[in-house]
Amino acid sequence: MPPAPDISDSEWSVMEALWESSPQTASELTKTLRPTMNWAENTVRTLLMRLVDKGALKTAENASGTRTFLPAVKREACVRAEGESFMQRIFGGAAKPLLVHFAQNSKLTAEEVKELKKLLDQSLNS
Amino acid sequence: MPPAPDISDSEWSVMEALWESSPQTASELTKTLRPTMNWAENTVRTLLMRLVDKGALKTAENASGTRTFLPAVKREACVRAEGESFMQRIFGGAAKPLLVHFAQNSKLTAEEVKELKKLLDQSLNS
DNA sequence: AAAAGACAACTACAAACGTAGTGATCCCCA
DNA sequence: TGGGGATCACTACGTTTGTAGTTGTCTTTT
Repeated sequence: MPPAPDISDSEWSVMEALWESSPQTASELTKTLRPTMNWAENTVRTLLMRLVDKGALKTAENASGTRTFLPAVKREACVRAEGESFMQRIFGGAAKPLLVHFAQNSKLTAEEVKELKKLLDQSLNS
Repeated sequence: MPPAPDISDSEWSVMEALWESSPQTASELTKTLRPTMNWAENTVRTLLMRLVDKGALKTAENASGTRTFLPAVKREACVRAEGESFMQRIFGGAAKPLLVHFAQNSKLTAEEVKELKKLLDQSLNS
């Protein structure tokens, strides 16, 4: 897996669809995305091209000889990269203030709080 | 305070400098930022203009009749907006997965973990 | 076989961004 | 009092992003 490339907003939606289910052809993707983003098929194709250029997607031929797209980078890696850069930008790279911010600005259920506390503990013994 | 406008990467550095200490003139800012970003003064001025246009900054005259810049929006509001949009983009708007991600991907000290757990508890009783 | 779609490759084009350069003023100092 | 620096207002220009349109070919369906 090459290093996670920069993925723009619109591009991210396409990636999500492919991480969710791949490979898909351009038109399948257009249909997949239609409910959320109301994009023309060419828009989807442009985004696909750009993502291939960036090395975020690979292509393959399917049985009927048409092109199909699939991720070339793992979602987790991209999430990490985006998260890293966000944390850098807004919180000067420090995790604690970030966690403080989101802990304070989110309404979590008691259940979720319990889980998170467990995770925090685990993050120490590892 | 108007709603937090969209602030780009480079612009954010300028905002940080002004949230840190304001008002400042363009040349003061250029000096303030020189160590980190090695920008020409005109670059800083352009960013300032754009931020004023966006309503993120206001201007005032100082004693010597030159212009001085200061935030028109609170840092906390901008952080919230950026955080909101990041969470939306990457975690579909859900706080828990975000917190899980950062909790797992950051090495925190025992001290920090303790603080965070306390915060989490407090976030329930409020 | 002609029309209708799918697919692909190019091209388009405006707004936002990053990063300045130019030219006009004005004020201070030697 | 003339030149140099500080300020300003404009302009510039390549890249990235969002969002398509155009054209040409291939295939599938009446």
